[in-house]
Amino acid sequence: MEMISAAAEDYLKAIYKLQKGCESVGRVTTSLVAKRMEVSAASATNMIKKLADRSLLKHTPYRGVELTREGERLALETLRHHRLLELYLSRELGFAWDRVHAEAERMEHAISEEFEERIDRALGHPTVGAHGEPIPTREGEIHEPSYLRLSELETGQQAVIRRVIDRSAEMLRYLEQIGLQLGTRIEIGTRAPFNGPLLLEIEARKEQSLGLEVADHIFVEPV
Amino acid sequence: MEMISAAAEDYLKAIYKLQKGCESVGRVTTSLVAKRMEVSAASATNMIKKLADRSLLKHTPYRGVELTREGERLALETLRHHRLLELYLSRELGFAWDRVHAEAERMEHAISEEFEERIDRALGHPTVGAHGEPIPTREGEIHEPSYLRLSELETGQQAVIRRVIDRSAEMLRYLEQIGLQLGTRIEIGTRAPFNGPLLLEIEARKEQSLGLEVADHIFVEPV
DNA sequence: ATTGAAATTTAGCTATGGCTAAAAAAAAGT
DNA sequence: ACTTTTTTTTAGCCATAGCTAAATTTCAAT
Repeated sequence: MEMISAAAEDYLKAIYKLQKGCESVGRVTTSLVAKRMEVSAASATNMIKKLADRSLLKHTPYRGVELTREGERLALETLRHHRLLELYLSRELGFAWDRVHAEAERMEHAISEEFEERIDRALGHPTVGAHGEPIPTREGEIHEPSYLRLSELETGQQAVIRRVIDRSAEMLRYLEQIGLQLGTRIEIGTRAPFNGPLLLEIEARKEQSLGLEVADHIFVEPV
Repeated sequence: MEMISAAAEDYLKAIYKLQKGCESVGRVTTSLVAKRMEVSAASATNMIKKLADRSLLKHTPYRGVELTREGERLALETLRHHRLLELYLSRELGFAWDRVHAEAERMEHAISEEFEERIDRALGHPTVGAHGEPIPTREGEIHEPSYLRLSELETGQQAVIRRVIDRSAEMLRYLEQIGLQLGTRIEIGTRAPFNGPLLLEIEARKEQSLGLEVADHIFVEPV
């Protein structure tokens, strides 16, 4: 149980997300990490070497990086802190959603396991965040169901909204305003040609047209 | 509005407390700072120079240190964070009192002004912490009334308990158990000779003998 | 297969904030 | 007044985590 720095935690979290998000791409490269962390490639190499020395990831030089089980555990612990904090800040302290991320980003490194447990309890042991982000368990497990993008559905398909990926408050406000939130049931009407907007039927009541860019950020579970 | 590091904030806070606490002693020396921060004297000198460069304190080499108004403002801001956090952790999240200090010590550097405002509001804009520690205002003011130590009172004097200085949970539990808390009215009965215990009358009802060591940590307002 | 471009790593710098050991100044004892 | 002791500062080191520039490796294109 050696000490781990806030910077190292941030790298592990970033690498974890890249591993998940970019399964298609395959390897998590130094440049990807550098870009995500907003540091130079040299700095990323530097930290990657340190993390490899501590067996938190496996580094194949010039090839890429892969978290070990222990690295993943630490990444998930930080992610759990982050997501519980986001939810707590929003739900219990009334933070606006576009404020929550930056605050949690700083606080996640400062809180104890006891703090984590107490806000977890105060929130009723949530399993997902306000926009459907899965919250890792205390044991370092995470359930990431493989939802589909709303933009990938065919005409006539029905689905339930399960996750919205966006930090921009405008988009979130927009979705709320047109009646799209977690759990909302929708059916695809038509898809306009040339990557035009989708026509949705929301909760079998309202029709709504939705641009593809927005639809790309919404994940659904087909029914 | 330059950035200030967590370490610098900790030094400013420590120096502020030394200035207040050791008025009797007079100057705040490098060795006092080093002792309080649990670092070597060389490290303290080092940081003191940096703080002096930023005009957060005035350093007279070999003589001692004095906060500038700006240094004091920053110290009080950190102290406000600390005390609001302590109260929030205890009152809203159910932390035990002997857990609260360490947690606040880490978190105080990570929270934003918005977080500060929101927990301040959730707590009903408190002016003192759970044991009477004054909480600096947002504007950097602090009201530290000059209370007396319970151990300094004369027989027959009446007073109200205004502050308890102790981090040890045992002493706090003991005081609670014998019915001494903030606002409790007491009257000095007799003082046993040779620095023996005080005999107190609590709320004009109960008699209680109290060791001098404990009485030294209790501050009262005479009536 | 070779060359040119892109990605990655190495080398060597910076700043922060610790440390010890040595030098210098102040305080205390004779 | 002059030592001796204590306090403080300086000098020089370490680790973290960033940076740029240069070297190296890989990839892509001819």
